[in-house]
Amino acid sequence: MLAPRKRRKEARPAELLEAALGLFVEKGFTATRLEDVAARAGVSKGTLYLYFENKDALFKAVIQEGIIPVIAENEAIAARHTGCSFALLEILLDNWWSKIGQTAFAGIPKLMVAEARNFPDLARFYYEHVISRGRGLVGFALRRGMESGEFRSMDVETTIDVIIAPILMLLIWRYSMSCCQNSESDPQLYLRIHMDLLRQGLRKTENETQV
Amino acid sequence: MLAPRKRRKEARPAELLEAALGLFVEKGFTATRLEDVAARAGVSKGTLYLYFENKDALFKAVIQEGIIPVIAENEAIAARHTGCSFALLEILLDNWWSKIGQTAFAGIPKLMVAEARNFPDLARFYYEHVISRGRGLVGFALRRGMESGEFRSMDVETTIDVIIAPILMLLIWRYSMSCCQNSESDPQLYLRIHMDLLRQGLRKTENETQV
Amino acid sequence: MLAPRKRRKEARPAELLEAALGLFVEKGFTATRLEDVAARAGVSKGTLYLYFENKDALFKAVIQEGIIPVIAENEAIAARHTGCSFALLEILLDNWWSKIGQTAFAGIPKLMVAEARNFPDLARFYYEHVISRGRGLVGFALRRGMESGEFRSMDVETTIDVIIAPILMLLIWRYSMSCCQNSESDPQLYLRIHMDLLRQGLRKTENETQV
Amino acid sequence: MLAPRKRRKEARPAELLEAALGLFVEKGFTATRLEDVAARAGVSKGTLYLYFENKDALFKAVIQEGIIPVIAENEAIAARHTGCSFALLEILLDNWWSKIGQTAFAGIPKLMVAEARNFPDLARFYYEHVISRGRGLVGFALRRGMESGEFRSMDVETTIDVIIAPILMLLIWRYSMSCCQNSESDPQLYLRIHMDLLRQGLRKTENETQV
DNA sequence: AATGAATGAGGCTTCATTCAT
DNA sequence: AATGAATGAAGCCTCATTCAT
Repeated sequence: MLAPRKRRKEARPAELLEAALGLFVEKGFTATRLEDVAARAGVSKGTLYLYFENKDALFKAVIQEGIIPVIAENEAIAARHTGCSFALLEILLDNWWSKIGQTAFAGIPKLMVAEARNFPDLARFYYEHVISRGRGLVGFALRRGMESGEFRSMDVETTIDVIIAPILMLLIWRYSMSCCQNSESDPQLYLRIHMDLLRQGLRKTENETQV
Repeated sequence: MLAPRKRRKEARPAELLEAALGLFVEKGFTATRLEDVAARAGVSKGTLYLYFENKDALFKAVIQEGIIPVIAENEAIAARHTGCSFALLEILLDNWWSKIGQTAFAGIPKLMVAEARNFPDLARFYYEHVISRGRGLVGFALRRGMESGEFRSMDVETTIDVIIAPILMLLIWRYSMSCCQNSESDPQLYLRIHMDLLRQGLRKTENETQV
Repeated sequence: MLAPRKRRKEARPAELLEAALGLFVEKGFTATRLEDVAARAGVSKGTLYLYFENKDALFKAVIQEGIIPVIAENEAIAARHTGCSFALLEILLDNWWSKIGQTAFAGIPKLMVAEARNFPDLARFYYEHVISRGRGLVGFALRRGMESGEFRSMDVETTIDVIIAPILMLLIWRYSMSCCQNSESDPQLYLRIHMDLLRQGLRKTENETQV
Repeated sequence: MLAPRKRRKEARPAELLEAALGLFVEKGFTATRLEDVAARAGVSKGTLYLYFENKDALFKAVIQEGIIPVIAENEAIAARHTGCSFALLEILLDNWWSKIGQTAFAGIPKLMVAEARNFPDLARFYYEHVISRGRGLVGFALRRGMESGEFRSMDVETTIDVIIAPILMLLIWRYSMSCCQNSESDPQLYLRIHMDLLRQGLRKTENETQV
C-alpha cells in the first residue's frame, strides 16, 4: 500500500477531472471558474496549471476520460446478442441508462451540445469516439431487425437519429430547462413510452409500404 | 417618401433584433457582445440601449418577436382543426418547420439549452411563453386522438416530451455537432421517419394494452 | 397679456433652473441627469443646451440666481435695527429661516459644501456673494453687542463661525444623513435651543475673563 | 526578517485603505476611481479586489478601521470618568480632535454629507456605527450633568445636535469652502470659543426657566 | 427655437493566467 | 510539486454632449 502522500499526487489529475466535470455540467464551460474547480478538488488555483495547460485542455480531458468505456461495453453486448433485435435495443438502452444516465456523466451531452461550436476539434473527437460508435450500435440492431423481418425497412442512418434523439433530450433537458418545470418528470416512464412507441412503430405489418 | 432619419428610427428595433438573433445563435448568449450586435446593425453601442433596457431584455425581445407569433398561429390552427388528430400533428409540425426550422430562429432551442442554467430568468421566460404553450399544442392533439379512439391511451404529459424530443434534437444538432458529420443529413427525411414511427406507434390496435 | 407661447419661451430658463435646483439638491450634482432636469422642466434634453452651455454652467446659474436677494434684505434689517443686539440676531435668523430654511433653497448649503472642491470658481462666487455677506451680518450684531456691553468680548471672526455652524448644519443634515434617523427632529426646537445657549453663552457676566 | 513578498501581503490592506481614504476625501466617493486607489497603493486594479469585495466594502473598511476605534475609545473614557460633566465633554472633544480632526479622517464627515443621499447603504452604516454612538456619548455627558445639577434641563436629543454641529462644520468647512478664505482660521481658537459658549450656556443659573 | 436619436468615453467588476516563493 | 498574490484584458452599462431635422 502506497503512502498517502504518494497516493494523493497520483490521484490529483483524476480528482481535478471529477471536480471539473461536476462544475462544467452544473454551470457550463464559460461560467465555471477555475478557482472553484481547484477548490472543489482541494488544491490551489496554481496547482491546476501543473496538470492542465489551460481551461480548454481541462475541458477536453474531462470529455475524453469520461464516457468511452461504456460504449465499448455495449459493443461487446451487441456482438454476442442472440435474441430478437428489439430486445437488443432495450438491453443497450438499459445498460447505457445505468452507466451514463444515472451518473455524473449524464451531464456530458448537454455540455457537448452547448460547447461544440467553440471546441470544433473536441467536437470531432467526441463525434468519432462516442457518437459515431453509439450510432453504430443502434444501426447494428436496426439492420439486424430489418434483415430478419422483425422491423420494416427504413432509411437506417436517419432512423438512428430519430431513435437516439429522445434519449439524448432526456439528459439534455435534465441539465437545462428542467429547473423551470414544477412537476418532476419520471425518466423511467419517459423511456418506457419511447420504447413502446418504437416497438409498435418499427414493427413490420401486413400492408407494408416502403419508406 | 419618408426622411431617412425617420425611416431608420422605425427600422432600428427590427434591425437590432435580427443582428442579435444572428449573434446569439452563432456564439451563445454570454459570448455575444452587445457592441458586436450594435455593429452588425450598423449603430453604436449606446444606441442599442435606446431600444432595449439591457442584454436580457434584448434576448426576450428576440423570442417575443420571433417565436411567440408562431406558437400563437399554431394555437389558432389547432382550435379550428376538424380532421383526424394525427393530421393535426402533421400540420402543426409543417408550420413550425417552415416558420422556425427553416429560419434563423432554428438556433434558439440550442441556445436556450446551453444557457438555461446560467440565466434562470430567461429560461423561465422561454419556458412559460414557448415550451409550455408548445407542449400544450401537442397535448391537445394527443388527448383529442385518444378521446376519439384514434390513438391508444398513454400518459399524455410524458408522451408529449417523447414526441417533441426528436424535433428539438434536429435543431439542436444542427447548431452543435452537425459540423462533424461528413454526410449532410436530410431534415425532411428525418421528420418524415419521425412522423412515420409515430403514426404507427400511436395508433390504437386490436389487442390494446393500457400503458 | 402675452401669448402663452411667448410667455413659455421667456420662462424657460427659470423653469429649467427650478428643475435643476430640485434635482441637484435631491441627488447631488454628479448624480443628477440632465435628461431628468429637462423632463422635470417639461422640455427635451436638447433644449437645455440652448440655454446653458453645459452641466457646469447650469449648476453655476442655479447657485447664482438662488440666494442673494435674501442676504440683501437682511442687510437692510440690520442697518435700521435699534433694539438690543441679541434681538437682532434673532430677527435675522427668523427671516433667514422663513426665506431660505423653509424653501427649496434650503438645499443649497449642502450642495455647495459637496461640490465646492469641484467648482473652485463657483465656490469663490458663493463665498463672496453669500457667505462673506452673511458672516458680515452676524459680525455686525456681535460687535454691536460687545461695544454696548451686552456681550462679553470674544474673537469676532471665529465666534461668527461658531454661531453660524449649527444653522448650516441643520440644513446640511436635512439633505444628507436625515434619511437614517427614525425620529423626526424638530427644527424649531433645534433653533430655539441654539439661541438659548447663545443668549446665556454670549452674555457678559460679573467676573468676566477675557478670551 | 520576513520575505518581501510576505511583508507586502500583510501590509496591503492598510496601504489600500490609506490610499482610499486619501482619494475619497479628496474627490468624493463617486469621483474616486478604484484604479486610482490601486495605483496610489502601488498595485493594479485587480489586486484591490483580493482584499475588498467592492467599492462599498472598501469605504466601509475605511470607516471601520479609522473612525470606529476612536468612538470605542471615547466610550471607554466616558464610562470611567469621575470628574464634572463639562470636563468630560472637553476630554472627549480633545481626544476626537487629536485622533480624527488632525488626521486624514477629518475629511470623512464632508464625504458622508456629500454622498449620503446617493448611497443610503453607506449612510446607514455610518449613522449606526459612528453618528449614533457619537451622539450617545454627548448625550451621556449631558444627562449626567443635568442629573447632578451642573447643567440646566434641556431637551437632550436636540441639544446633542446643537453641540455637535459646530464641531462637524469645522471639518466640513475645511474640506469644502475653506479654499476661498484668505485668512486661515484657527481651529484651536474655534473649538475653545465653542466650548466657552457652551460652558456658560449649559450652566444652571439661579433663576432657571425650563426649556 | 425645439427635438430626440445617436454617439462613445469611462468606471466597476470578473477571472484566466503568470510567477515569485 | 504546490501556493496564492498579482495582473490586466474584456464586457456591461450610463450619460453628457452633438447634430440633423
